[in-house]
Amino acid sequence: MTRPGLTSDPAEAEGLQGELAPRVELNDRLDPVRRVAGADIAYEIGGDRLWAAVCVLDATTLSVIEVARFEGVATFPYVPGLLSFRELPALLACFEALRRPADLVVCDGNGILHPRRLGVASHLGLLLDVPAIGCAKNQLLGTAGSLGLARGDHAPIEEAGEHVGDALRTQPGVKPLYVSPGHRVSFATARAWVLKLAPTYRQPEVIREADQEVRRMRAAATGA
DNA sequence: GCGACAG
DNA sequence: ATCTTGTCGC
Repeated sequence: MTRPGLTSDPAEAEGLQGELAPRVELNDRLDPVRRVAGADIAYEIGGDRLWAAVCVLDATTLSVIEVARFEGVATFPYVPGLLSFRELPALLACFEALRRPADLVVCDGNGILHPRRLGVASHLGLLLDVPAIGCAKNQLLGTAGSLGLARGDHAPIEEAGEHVGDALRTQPGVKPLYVSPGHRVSFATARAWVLKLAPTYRQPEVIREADQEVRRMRAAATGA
């Protein structure tokens, strides 16, 4: 009943992450990027329904090319460190509905900036064998060096003596984003793409589009 | 033991 | 994640 690389049993999740994490690739292995996808999910307030969307943008114009949607129910609880088990079933359904695959995926969450180096972006990238980047709004763990206030300034985030991601300022004087490689992407490439995808706002356009889409879906299904 | 903890 | 839009302030 469960896809390979996933489990609906929280007790098995950590062990699975331990098996998958060694397969994550931190070197650049991507084709020319034309289609960049952003994925996000919105949850029902007093229930377990959820709405997921993947928005594919033209990497050059940042205009929306395709959108895939999925409406379902949350079957896994939110546990820090196990987010991918809660969100991947819905996100994978969206990616399978795309007419053409994305060349690069940006997830709302972390890549290897994770206790077992397998955040949602790494887990997704591995299961779909697609280049992926983790882009979180809050720092899950580690210690970040100080960074300047200019757009593009960044500082490494380390944990247990390892470089696991970077704090990246996408807009002057605004709180940084926490970027980390998901799969098949290096630290520098991950930062470069997030910066390129966020020319105007703090968050990359692909994530903003996906976020707006899932909110519209929830509003339409709920009301208000 | 205590606190922290992506979305 | 979610309650919530415009508004006050640097």
